[in-house]
Amino acid sequence: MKPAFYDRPVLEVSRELIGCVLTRDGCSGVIVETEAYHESEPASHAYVGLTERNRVLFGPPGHAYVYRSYGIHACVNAVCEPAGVGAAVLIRALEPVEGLELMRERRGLERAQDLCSGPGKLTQALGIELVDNGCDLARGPMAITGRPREWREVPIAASRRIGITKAAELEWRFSVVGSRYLSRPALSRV
DNA sequence: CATGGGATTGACT
DNA sequence: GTCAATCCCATGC
Repeated sequence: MKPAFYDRPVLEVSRELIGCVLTRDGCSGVIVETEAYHESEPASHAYVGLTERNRVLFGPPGHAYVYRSYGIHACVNAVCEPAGVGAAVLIRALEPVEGLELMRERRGLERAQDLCSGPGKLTQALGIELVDNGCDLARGPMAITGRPREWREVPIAASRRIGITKAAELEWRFSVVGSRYLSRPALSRV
């Protein structure tokens, strides 16, 4: 998707990335779960202001912000809003589409619903690492493309973000209602 | 330069 | 349900 798609309020982009396709090399999946983060709230890595770690968050929209979580996993975000504003959408789960055999190999697991059902799982399945930090999502090797026709009208739930302690009351998580590929089911409203 | 804390996962009780 | 693994980097001395 073009940079203009990401150059908007992060909550809009977070909702609209549901149903879009994340691809890296031969592996791809439909985005079924996202979370929005913004410099104005303390759960965001951008909250503390510009640092070496979060530099990409403040850069131009449409790029990937990849960070290491708990020393073990990589997580991938799409940077949003104008350059200078720290905001991004965390990609939390995919429904696998292409390259399932390679994903199974990387994950050491068989069931399709275990391959990309979490932010650290999907990066492992697609081979995303810290070297992908800052990559342009319009060009690849890692890219996000528009919604296939059958994903344009899926029902979307908003609920609380997962795994945070600060600003936990905000319902800034979006997920496909009833999807079997989520990191966790959505509890609250549609 | 030393320390501490995660936007998680998988194994185990 | 609990809990440890493990590394980058922000912060503070």
